Amino acid sequence: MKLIQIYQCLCDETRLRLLHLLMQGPLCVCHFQSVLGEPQVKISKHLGYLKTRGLVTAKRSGNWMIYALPADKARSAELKANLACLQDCAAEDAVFKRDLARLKKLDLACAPAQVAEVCGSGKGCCC
Amino acid sequence: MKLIQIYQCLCDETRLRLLHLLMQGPLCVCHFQSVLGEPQVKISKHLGYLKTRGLVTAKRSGNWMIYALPADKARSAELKANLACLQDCAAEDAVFKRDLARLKKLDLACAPAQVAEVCGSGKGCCC
DNA sequence: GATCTATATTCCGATTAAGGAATGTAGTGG
DNA sequence: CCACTACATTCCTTAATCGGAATATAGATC
Repeated sequence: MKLIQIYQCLCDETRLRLLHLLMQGPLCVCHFQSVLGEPQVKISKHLGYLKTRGLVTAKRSGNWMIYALPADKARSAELKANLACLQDCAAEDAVFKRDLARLKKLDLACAPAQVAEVCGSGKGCCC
Repeated sequence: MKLIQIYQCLCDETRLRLLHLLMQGPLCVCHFQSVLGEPQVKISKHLGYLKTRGLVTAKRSGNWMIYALPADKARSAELKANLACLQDCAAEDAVFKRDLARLKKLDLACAPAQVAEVCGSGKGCCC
């Protein structure tokens, strides 16, 4: 994965927010919708952009698509470095902090770590 | 300086190379031209782009324009973090390494640290 | 003041990106 | 099979970006 491609993914605010949230763990599209408060098409297109460039992975689970960062071993040194950097920078930014707060307020049954299972249970997701 | 703007500056290869070289110290436009091997207009426009967004400073010295990264105190935390990150990533990339090698081969009288004086001497620069 | 050098700017065309409306699709449940 | 849900894709418009050719400008030199 080339460094430029990483930066191209990082140069849009929506994508930054998506990646930032994903650092907490896998999430489905409706999580992003409710946390970012952006329309579905916008979220979906940016996730697609990230996916084509290998910055996120996606797997279907029932009706839901679960997005995640690539497995640790699959992350290039450049990606690791930049994710860490983003993490640092986001820690002091109002928008990112608000996103994180909203994420934590989501249905507890849907906590990021267990998203795949919960979303796959067919019991309804978060939105 | 907003994080997004930093990433927008970093998402072009030419600009990455410019910034990477500037981490060695101030440089004039003709240095960039000879190191990158790109046409003047391209270099100049990307430097302009970086300047408008505050990622580089410029001062005239005789016929030459000396570009530099902002003084350390003037760098936001985000900028510092990202420059460090770029430094790391560039260390293992062929293009960046080649640029660095070329920079070091330039006229020794024009070593980065003293660029401002030399370029200002009117004795001719590097190209 | 004419000229030269280093650099910036303008004008252009081509490409890419971003967002929304509408529509398509895959899987689920009746 | 029908309807529903979650999501993706297409189509369209607008705006931003990139690169090059040509031209302009600022300062130095003669």
